[in-house]
Amino acid sequence: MPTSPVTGRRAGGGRDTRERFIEAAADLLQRHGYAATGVAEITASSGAPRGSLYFHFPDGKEQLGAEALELAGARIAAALDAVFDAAPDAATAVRTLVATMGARLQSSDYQLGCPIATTALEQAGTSPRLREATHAAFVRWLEILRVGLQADGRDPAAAEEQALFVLSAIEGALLLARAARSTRPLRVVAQQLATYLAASPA
Amino acid sequence: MPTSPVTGRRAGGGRDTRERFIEAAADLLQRHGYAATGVAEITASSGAPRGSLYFHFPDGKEQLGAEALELAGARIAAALDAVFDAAPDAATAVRTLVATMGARLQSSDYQLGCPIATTALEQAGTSPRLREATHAAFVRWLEILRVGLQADGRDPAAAEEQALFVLSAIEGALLLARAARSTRPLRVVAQQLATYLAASPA
Amino acid sequence: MPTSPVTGRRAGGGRDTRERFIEAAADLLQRHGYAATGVAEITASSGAPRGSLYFHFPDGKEQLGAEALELAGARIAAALDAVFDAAPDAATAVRTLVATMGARLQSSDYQLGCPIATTALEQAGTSPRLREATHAAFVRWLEILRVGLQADGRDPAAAEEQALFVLSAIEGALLLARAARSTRPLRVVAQQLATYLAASPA
Amino acid sequence: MPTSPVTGRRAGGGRDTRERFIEAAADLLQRHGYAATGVAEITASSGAPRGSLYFHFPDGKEQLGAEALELAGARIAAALDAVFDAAPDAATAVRTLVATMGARLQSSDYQLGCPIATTALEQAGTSPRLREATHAAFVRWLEILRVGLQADGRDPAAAEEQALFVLSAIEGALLLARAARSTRPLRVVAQQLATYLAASPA
DNA sequence: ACCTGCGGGACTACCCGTTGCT
DNA sequence: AGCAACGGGTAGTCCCGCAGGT
Repeated sequence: MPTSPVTGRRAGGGRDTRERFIEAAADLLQRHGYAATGVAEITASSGAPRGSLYFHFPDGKEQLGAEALELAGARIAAALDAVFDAAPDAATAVRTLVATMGARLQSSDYQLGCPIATTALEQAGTSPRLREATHAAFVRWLEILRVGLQADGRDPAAAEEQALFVLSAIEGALLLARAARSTRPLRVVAQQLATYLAASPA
Repeated sequence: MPTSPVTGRRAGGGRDTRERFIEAAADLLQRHGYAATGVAEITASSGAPRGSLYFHFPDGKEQLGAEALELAGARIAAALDAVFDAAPDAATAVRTLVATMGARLQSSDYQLGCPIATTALEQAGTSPRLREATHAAFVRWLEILRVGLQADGRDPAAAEEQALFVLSAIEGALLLARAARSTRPLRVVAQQLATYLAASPA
Repeated sequence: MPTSPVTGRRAGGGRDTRERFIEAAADLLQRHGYAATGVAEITASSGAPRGSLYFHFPDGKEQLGAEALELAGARIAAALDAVFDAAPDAATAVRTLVATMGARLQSSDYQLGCPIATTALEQAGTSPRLREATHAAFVRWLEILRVGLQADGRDPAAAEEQALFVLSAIEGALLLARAARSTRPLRVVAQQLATYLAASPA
Repeated sequence: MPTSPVTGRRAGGGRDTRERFIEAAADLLQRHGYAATGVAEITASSGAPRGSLYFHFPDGKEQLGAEALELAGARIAAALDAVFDAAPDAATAVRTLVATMGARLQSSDYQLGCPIATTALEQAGTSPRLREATHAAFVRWLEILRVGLQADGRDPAAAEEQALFVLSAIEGALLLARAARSTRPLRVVAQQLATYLAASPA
C-alpha cells in the first residue's frame, strides 16, 4: 500500500514533486539570481526528473521562478509577522529582524540575503511576470511593516512612508553586506533605524 | 597614414575599441546584470569585432565586467562629488542626488538604476573578482558621502555610519522603485533621509 | 445509466475517444506530416486525455498514424467512388475530382492537399508500417480509378496504366499547388488529363 | 604554410565547412524530410563541428534547409539541362530523365526520390522561407522543361502547360514509387508521357 | 477492468564563452 | 587584430510507461 494513511497521497508523487521544484528554485534564485540559475541545476537540486518540470510548470522556468518568488515572499512575510507579534515596539522588531538576517547571511557564507532582490534587479526590465512577482512580495512586506508601525503609534500615512524607508534601508544593507562580506552594514543600519524610529512617533 | 604621430596607434582602433567594449558592458550590466548579458550582446552593442575582445581582455568576460563596474563606479563617484560640492548642506545634496536618479530611472523606462547592485547581488557568491569590484565601488561612494556629512558638521564616526545608512536607503529605494515601476520609493526615502539628516547633527 | 445496452461501453468514452484520436491525427498528418506532428498536439486537438493514447494504441504514435492514414485513405476512396458514379465519363470525373480538391486546397489556405502524400514521402524509408499504410491507400484509389476507366471503354491493362498516370499527375499537381500557393497546377493538369483521356480510348 | 598552393584556402576551414553542412542537409532532407532531420544528424553527417553551424547559418536550421533546397534544385536543374541538350526530342528526354531517376531510386533502396518534394509538402504551411525555396526550385525546373518543349515545336503557351503536366506526373510517380517500393509507377508514367508528347505537337 | 495523471529521461534547436590559425 | 571553429551548455519538447484511482 503505497499511499500514506495520513495524507492519502502517493509516496513521492504529485504535489510533493511540484513543491520540491519550487523549494529548489527559491533557494537557487536567492543565491545566484534568475539568469545564472539553470533549470538543470534546479532539477538536480530538487531530485525530480527534468521532463516533469514542464508538466507542473507549462510556462517553464519563468513560471517556476514566479512561484518560487511567491514562496520566498510568503516565508519572509511570516517571519515579519512573527517578529512584530513578539516585539514590544517597532524599533525592537526591526533590531530583531535585522539581527536574524545578519546571522543567516553570515552562517551561509554571505549567500542568503534577500530572496527577492537579485531577481528583482536583473529581471525588472526583462520579464514582466517576474517583476510583478517581486513587486508583490515587497508590497506584502510593506503592508506588514506598516501595520506594525501603526500599532506602534504612528498615523497611517506616516506609517506607510516609514515602512518604505525601513524596507529600503534593510534591502540596501543586505546588498552592501553581501558585497563587503561583512555584517557591519546590517548592524549599522539596524542601529540607525532604531534611533530613527524611537525619535519619530514623539 | 593612419597612425597618430603622437601615440603611434592607429586612429579609431586601440584604446577606442577597448573603451567601447567597456562602455557597452557597463550599460548592459546595469540593465540586465552579468549572467544575463552575453559577450555577443556586448560586442554587437559596442560595434567592435568579436575576436578582438580577448585581445583587449585576456581574462575574458569576467575582466571586462570588472572594468565595466570600475567605470560605472567612477562615474557615480564623480556625480556624488559634484552634487556635494554644489549643495549647501548634506540634506540638500541627498535630495538632489535622489531626484537625479529618479529622473534617470523614469526616463529609461525603469532600466537604469544602480549600475553596480545587480551584479553585486548575483555575483557576490560566485566571482570573487566581480564581488571585489562591486565592493570597491561602494567603498568609494561611502567615502564621498562620509566626507560630505563630516563637512556638514558630524564627527568622523557618526559621519561614517550615516553614510552607510544613506547609501543603504538609496540602494534599497532604487531596488523597490524598479520592482514597482514607480519613483515613489525614491521620493519617500529622499524625504525621510532629509528629515533624518536635518535632525541628526543638532 | 451511462453504458450502452448494445455495446456495454460507457457513452462518451471508449470508441469515441479512440475515434477522436484518429480524427485529430489524420487532420494533423495531412497538414504537417508525421514527424512534425507531436502526440501532445494530437491529444490537445482531440480533447482526449494524454495518458489514454497508449491505452487505445499500444504501439503508440506509429499505430495511431497508421490508423489515421487508413481513415484518410478510406475517405478519399469514398469521394472517388462518388465522383465516378456521378460523372458521365472518366474525363468528366477527373475534372470534377480535381476541381473539388482545388477548392478544398484554396479554402484551407493551401494546407489540405493529399492526406497521405506527406507522410508517404517522409516515412517511406523510415517506418515500414507507415509506408505500407500509405501504399495501401494509393492501391485502393488506383483500383477505383481503374474500374472507372475500364467502365469508360478501356481494356483492363490500359485502364490500370492510365489510372497510375492519372493519380501521379494529380498527386504531383497537388504538390506543386501547395508549393506555389496557387491552384493553377491543378487546373492545368485537369485540362491536360481530360484532353489525354478524351483522346486515348479512341 | 597551411594554405593549399592550389586553392589558396585553409585546409578544412572556411567555405568548405559551409558547403559540407549544405551537402549533408540536402542529402538528409531528401531522405527524411525537414522535420525528421535533426541538426545533430546534419552536423554528424557533415563531419563539421556543432557550434560552427550557427556561425555560418545565423538563422539556424531553417536557413540551412533553404540553402540545401537551393543546392538540390540547382543540381536537378543541371541534370535537366544536360538531358534536354543530349536528347533528339522532348519525348526522349523525358524517357531518359525518368529512367535515370528510377535507377537512382532503386539503387538507394527507394530513398532518393525528389529532393524537394518531401520538404515542400511538410513545410508548405509552416515555414514561408522553405515553401519559397521549394517553389523556386520547381519554377526553375519548369522553365527548363518549357524551353525544351518549345524547342521541340510547341508554341509558348502550350509548352508552359505541358511542362507543368510533365513535372506533375513525374513528381507523382516518384511519390507512388517510394510508397510502393517499385519503379513501376515511373516506368508507366514515362511511357504515358512519351505517348502524350509524341501525339501533342502534331 | 478501464482509464489517466504524472513521472521519466533522451533528445530538440540553439547559443555560450573561448581560442587557434591567419 | 580577427574569422572561423569548437564543444559543452541553454531552455524546452519528445514519445512513452507505470502506478493508482474511479
